[in-house]
Amino acid sequence: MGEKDDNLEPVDLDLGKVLTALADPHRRRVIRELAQADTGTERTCASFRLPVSKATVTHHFRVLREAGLIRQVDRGNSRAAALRREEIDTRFPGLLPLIAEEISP
Amino acid sequence: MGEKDDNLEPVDLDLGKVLTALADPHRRRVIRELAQADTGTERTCASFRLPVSKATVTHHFRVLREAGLIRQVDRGNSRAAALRREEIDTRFPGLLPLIAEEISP
DNA sequence: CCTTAGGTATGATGGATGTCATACCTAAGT
DNA sequence: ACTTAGGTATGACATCCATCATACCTAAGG
Repeated sequence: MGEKDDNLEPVDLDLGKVLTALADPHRRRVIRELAQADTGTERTCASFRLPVSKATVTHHFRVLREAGLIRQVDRGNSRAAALRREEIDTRFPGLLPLIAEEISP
Repeated sequence: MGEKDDNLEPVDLDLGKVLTALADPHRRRVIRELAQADTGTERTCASFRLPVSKATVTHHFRVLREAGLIRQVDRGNSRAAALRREEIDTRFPGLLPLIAEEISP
């Protein structure tokens, strides 16, 4: 249960993995922008314009996905990232507002 | 403003440092036990019985102190650690319950 | 005085992590 | 068909980090 990156139930979210994922400012920026956007918003990895190489962007999104914070849906050409808002809010209420309200560093 | 480990104002608490500090299970356990205890509780570092060497315990408590999560008051022989509950709750409301409710891993 | 307990300082070490360059793949546009 | 854009895979590299052993300090109790 819950090994396939996607299809994570709220109960599978691990606080350690989540906090580790959110310890990085780039990854926090991604989650912050998704949390501030409308629920269900899907964005490509590139749209965040992280100031790192493509390979590093892929790395960061993998960490976020494996922590259960985002879902990446294949869209042929690209992959859209969406916040797992419900699961996060269910398991860790109050976490997203904490990230969303950070003053962008 | 806020370089002297102690005397940190809530506004000085940095989310990145706080999340990094809480990413470690040993440090999370310390904060969890302090958060579950009565407000104002002071405990020695040794009383947490972390399964690591004394030097490593000192390291973990330094990280917690520099993140602004605890205050260490000198008591001659030993040093007592106390949660900076007010500052944390003011700056990051909802964070402590998140840590406190984790099922002890 | 000696011992013990709680902490710190320092240096070493192995593992995790953020980063990149390079090469490659796929789909869309021209 | 060629090019471009978004992503991934792999391997390398430097740095950070958790950990320890050792040595040292201070205060309390015998």
